[in-house]
Parts: sequence; C-alpha cells; structure tokens
Amino acid sequence: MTDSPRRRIPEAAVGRLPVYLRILSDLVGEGTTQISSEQLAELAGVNAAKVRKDLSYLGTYGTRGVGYDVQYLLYQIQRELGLNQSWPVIIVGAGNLGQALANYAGITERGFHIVGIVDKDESKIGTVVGGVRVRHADDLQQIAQSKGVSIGIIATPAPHAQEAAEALVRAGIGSILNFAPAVLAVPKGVNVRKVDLALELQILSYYEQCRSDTRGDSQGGQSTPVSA
Amino acid sequence: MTDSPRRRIPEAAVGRLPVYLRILSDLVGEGTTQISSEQLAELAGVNAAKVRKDLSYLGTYGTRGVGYDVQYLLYQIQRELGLNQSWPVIIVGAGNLGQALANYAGITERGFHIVGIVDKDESKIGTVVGGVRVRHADDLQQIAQSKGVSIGIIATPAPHAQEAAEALVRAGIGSILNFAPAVLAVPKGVNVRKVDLALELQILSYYEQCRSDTRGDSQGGQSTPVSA
DNA sequence: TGATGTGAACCCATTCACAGCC
DNA sequence: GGCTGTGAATGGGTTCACATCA
Repeated sequence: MTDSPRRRIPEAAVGRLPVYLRILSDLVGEGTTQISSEQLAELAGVNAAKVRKDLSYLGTYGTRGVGYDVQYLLYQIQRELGLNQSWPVIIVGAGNLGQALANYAGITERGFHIVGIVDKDESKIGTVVGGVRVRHADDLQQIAQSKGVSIGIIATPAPHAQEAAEALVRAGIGSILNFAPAVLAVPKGVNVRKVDLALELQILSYYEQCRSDTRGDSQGGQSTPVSA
Repeated sequence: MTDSPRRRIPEAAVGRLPVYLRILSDLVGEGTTQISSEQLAELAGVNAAKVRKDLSYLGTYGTRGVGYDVQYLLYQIQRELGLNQSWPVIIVGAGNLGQALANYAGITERGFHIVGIVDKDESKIGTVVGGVRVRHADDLQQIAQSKGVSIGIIATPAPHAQEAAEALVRAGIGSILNFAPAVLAVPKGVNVRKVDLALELQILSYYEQCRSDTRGDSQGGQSTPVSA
C-alpha cells in the first residue's frame, strides 16, 4: 500500500519469508544443514518454483546441484526481515485480545517484545498482563518515545480504533497492526496491516457453504447450520 | 484449488464482501438508505471501480444514476456469504488465544456462535470461558456431531496443530481456521485458512524497516509525526 | 548429474473507460 | 446529468522450462 521507492521484494513474497524462516529455524534445531527448494516447498506447503523465486529476491544464496545452507539462509531471511533486531511493540487496548497478545509466547519468540499496554478503562490500569503493567492511554506517547517504539497494535473495540490510530501516529509510530474491524484513516507514509478475526470466519463460512452446495460430500455428515 | 461449483466469486472479492457488509450494517443503523459506489469505496478504503466489480459478482442490485439500496445490498451480501444463518463453531485449545476468541464479542455479532471448546490440559477442563465450559479433546467428535458443527478453530500451540486438525477432520468438520503457526496437512476438500499473528508483525516490521531505510534514519527515533 | 536462478508464458486481480440505463 | 455494470487494458504474481553452474 505505501509506495516504497526501493521496495525490492514483492509483497506476496514478503508474506512467505516468515514461513520459510520458521521452518528453517526448526530444521536448525533438528541439526539439518542443507535443504533443497523441493524439500522446503514441501514443508511450507507451496511449490518449489515459488520457493526459488522468493529466495532469489534476497540474493543468490543457494548452491546449484546442492541446495541451500540452512543456517546461512536463515540468517539472510532474518536480516532481510529486520529480525536480527528486537522490535519493541506497544499494544493499545487491554481487553481480551490485547491480553491474549501480550501473553502470546509466539510473539516474543519471533523477535518482538511488548514494552507497553495502554487502555482508557481505569479498572484495567495497573493490572499486569504478560508481565507488563497496563498504563493509561495518555501515557502512550511517553512510553513510545522512551522505549523507541515504532510498531503499535490496535486491540480496541472498533469504535475506538481510529482514535487509537491517531494517538499512535501522534506518538511517532509509523507501523500499525490493526485488530479492530474498522477502516483506519492515517497519514501517508504510515504502514497499516489489518487482521480481522471475524472476517476470516466469514470468508471460511463462504467456502464451507460452497462445499456443501457441491453436494460431493463423501461421508462428512449432516453438518448443516441452523437458521438464526 | 477446489472445483468450480458454479458462478464462483474470486477469492479477493470474497475477502472484501465482509468489509462492505460491516459498513452497510453501520449505515442501516444511521438510517442511510442509499449509497453510491464512490461513497462505499471511500468508507471501505478501496476505489470505486473495485466496489462495483465486486458487487457485480453478486448480481445487478444497483440502480444506474442512483446507487445501491443499503438494506437490499446488505441482505444480498449476507445471503451470498451464508450469514443469514448462524454457524456453530468449535475451538480446539483453551489457552490465551482460545479464551480470547471465545470471549470475543465480534465473532458472535457476525453470525457465529461458539458451541464448544476443548483442550487436553486437565487443569483447563471444566472451566468456563465465554459462557462455554471447556471439555476434553476426546469429546470433540461428540460435540461436533451433536451440534452440527462444520467450522473448527485451531488455537493450540504449533506442535499440536496437526493433531488438532486430524481430530477436526475425523469429527466431520470441513472448514478449519488455523491460528497455530504451522502448515497443516489435510485431506483434499477440506478448507483451511491460516492466520498467524506473529507473521503479521514480521511482515509489518519489514515495511517499517523499508520505511526507515528510505528515510535514512538509522536510529529508531520518531518518524514523521503528523498532526491528527 | 542435479538443483539453482531466471526469462517467458500464463493467470488472476485491479483499473480504466465508456456504453447503458435511470 | 449521474451512476452502474462490464469489456478491455494493465499489472502483479505464479508457474513453466531450461540455461547455468557446482
């Protein structure tokens, strides 16, 4: 969406690099040192040509006739994604979702750490989630600047999402992950990604509906939704 | 991937329909009765041609020279997405994420209801989250069949995701929303969508890195603060 | 020999531009 | 005149096929 003049890697490929990353990380743990595009594709659930094309955007790190060195490739992907650093992240909204994110080990395992959680609800302020004390939304800017935060997560209800986004932008944060089902208006240059959990269910249910329309179900069963 | 039952809507368009749906729903609440593709596009953060093309897949529900009737369009999108029905959903994994999902109002607001949560951890079984009592994973099939569930959510740690997927498939569930950062192997015909929260952060941090690259800030200082 | 890296072909999605209807 | 609906053009991403090189 934002136009980087030097955006080398296509967006679709960027979205797959972390998948390869995770697999390579597992492989290192198992002591595997070499891997072919064919094998990596199998593990990632994509095809080999795509793997090779994706990796070629990083540079020519493979060896023809042999494959890729697992550790070296791992390092190169990490470097490209900026994950040889640890990114401080701040969460806006300490409700169910905000708490779950703060407690989610997968986030810290992959190079991020939650340095702050803010909310406007007085009853939540002072509580500790994921090892971080919830502070008042007014402190957002102070926290962001003192910790050098450049990534913010919006985990508020939809009606407060825009407000949260504006506060994040004011605090100098340039990349926002938005979990609220709302369209955010932000200044140009700010990166926004939206994740809408219920939307994923809605899309899935569409395909489920297509599935049962086709009637080709073998023994699946009677799974028919009840009417509302 | 699968077949073409009939006039199938392109995947990209299906992903935007719920966005329009939500906006139209809000508009109904505000008493708005008519809307143009231009206005809807503005609210959805896309361009007008895309809105018209997307809506044209549903049928010709607009009026030239006028626009779309909000309520009628709302109904048509709901029907196409299968949301005039209520879908029973089962969650595998009662950890932080599973609990957050069960408690997440947005899910029930949009036509889904959680009819079961299962886990293997004895200490979690019997606890109540989101108004549903956590039951043992062994009961999955029984719950799924008695409630007519066709959509399952995997909210387990990555190492248990494949196992969870297999249990869901055995229980006759044909659509899976996977929150575990793992690639699932499932039989043909099973719909799987993956949502990886940490992956979203990794992608975002890549663009954040690009952002500061183009700006020349090596330091994590504040970047383009803009007035709200 | 065997697997990478990559132009070229292909396919899907987006955007354009305008015909058609209100 | 205004706005929808849609063929046509454009662009991005995926797949193919093979030249290339350890």
